[in-house]
Order: sequence, then structure tokens, then C-alpha cells
Amino acid sequence: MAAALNSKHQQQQMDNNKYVRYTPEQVEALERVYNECPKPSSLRRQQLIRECPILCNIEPKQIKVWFQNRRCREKQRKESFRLQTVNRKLSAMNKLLMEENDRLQKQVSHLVYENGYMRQQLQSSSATTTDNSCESVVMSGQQQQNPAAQQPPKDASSPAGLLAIAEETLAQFLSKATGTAVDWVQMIGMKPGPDSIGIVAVSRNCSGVAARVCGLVSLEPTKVAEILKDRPSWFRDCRCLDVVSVIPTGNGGTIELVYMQVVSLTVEAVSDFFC
DNA sequence: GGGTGCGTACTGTTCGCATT
DNA sequence: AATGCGAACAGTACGCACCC
Repeated sequence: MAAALNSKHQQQQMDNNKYVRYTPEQVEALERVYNECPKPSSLRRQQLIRECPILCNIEPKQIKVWFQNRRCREKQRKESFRLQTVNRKLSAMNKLLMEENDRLQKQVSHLVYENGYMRQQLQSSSATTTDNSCESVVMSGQQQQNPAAQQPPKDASSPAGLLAIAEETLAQFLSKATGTAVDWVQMIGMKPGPDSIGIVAVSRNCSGVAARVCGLVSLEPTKVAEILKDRPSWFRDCRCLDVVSVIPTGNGGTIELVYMQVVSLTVEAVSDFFC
């Protein structure tokens, strides 16, 4: 009875327009066949219409289209299910990666902080070392013995011995002055870094310890020896002079380690110089 | 009332097979 | 080899029901 009513309703639909919707019973019958065989032959479709009364009012062409669309729907559903599965896996993976990323970000922040702290420690430590280094250069004449003076006296009676002392002194300067201005602590009124060559730069017309030292180490040992022998030039602009140490030579002569302050410099702190 | 999902039907293309 | 035919498939149009 119900099937007959549905059939009548379908006929009305077919009469009104081409759109029909199969009844649940018809769909169930078609689904049963589909589960057995998704691709029924033409013969099988005709047999289905004959054997199933509720499908008798459906055209063979419609049956064919129904199976066609049914296969298409299953394919789409399978693809949709596959994509959902992939999506779930990717979401889970994304969550894990986000957590890992968060953990690494925190680790980076911590390391950056530690790096900054260690840099700060290194800088303060380096500054202390540089200050000491400079002080050792500048103040060594006041507070320390010249390394050359601590060693057994060299033979200053001969030009060769004097040159040896001069070379040793130069080596001490060079060990401090081989770098650029970075290795020197710049002081007010002082020229940092290597200076021009010139004998006058040692005791006159110079503006600081660094300039004088660099000027001195730029000289040949023979030139240094000439400067050391030109003692009157040492005192020309000198307002303060102390003999720190005296090295006796083999022939009765002496080599004096002298600390002096020159008048031309206005700032005492930068005028310390020893040679 | 408009947006959306689903089912049905149609169209165009490709492929396999039989025939000529 | 060329041709015709049917089936399968992908894409699309349309109608309906449902939801907000």
C-alpha cells in the first residue's frame, strides 16, 4: 500500500518535473545490490527490475545512473574519510611541534640571557686586564723594575751590548705596542696607536705616552741607541725626573732607568714616561 | 530568506571491445 | 587501421530539505 502511494507520488513528481527522489524502500533495495556488486552489468540491472517489484517503475537508465552516482558518492566519502584521518594526524603532529617549539623558544631565551651575562663578565674582566696592561706599560717605570734591569747586567761598555739592551727594551715595548689603538687605553691628550717615526717624538713635541712608545718602537735599534746617548735632550722640557734604577756597565759606565714628566704637557697623568 | 548538504539527472570525455 | 557502441567516470546543474 505504502509502496503504491510512493509510486503514485513519484509519478506525480515525474509528471511535474524531471526531479525524482526514490523512496527509502527503493534505496534500500538498490543498496543491497550495491553491497553485493557495485558494478552490475546491464543484464543484472534488468534482472533486478524484474525481481524487485518496488523498482519496476524505475527506468533501466535511471538504475544505471543511480549505481553510477552511488559509486561516485562512495569514492567521495572514502576520500573525505582519508582526508579527515590525515588531518587528525597532522593536527596531533602540529600540537607536538608547537609544544617543542615553545620549549625551544624558552631555551633560546635562557641561552641568550646566559650569553649576555657571560659577555658582560668577559668585558668587565677584559677591561680590568687592559687597564692593568696599560698600567704595566705606563707605570712600570715607577713601580716595577725594567725586566732588563732584573736580569744580569748586560755589557754596556760596547756598542753591541748597548744595542742588546736597546733591543730588549724595544721587545718589551713591541710586546705591548704591536696592536692598534684597541690595545691601548686612550687617555686625554694622548694619541693612541702607532705614531710617526721621529727622534723628537720621543722627548719633544709629542702628546702622550702611547705616541712616544709607538714612536720609539718604530725606530731602528741604532736610532734608539743615539737617543739614549743624547742625554741633554731628555731634560730640555723636563720638569720632573727620577732615576729609577742604575745598571753598572763593565767599563765603569752606567745605564740609568729614568722616570720623567715633561713641562709641555698640561695633564700630569698623561705625561708619565720612562725610557 | 539565504546558505548548505544531499540526491538525482545530464553532459562531455575516455576507454575497451567488436565489427568492418 | 578505422569505426561504432556501450560502459565508466568526472564535472555540473538542479531541486529539495534542513538549519540559522
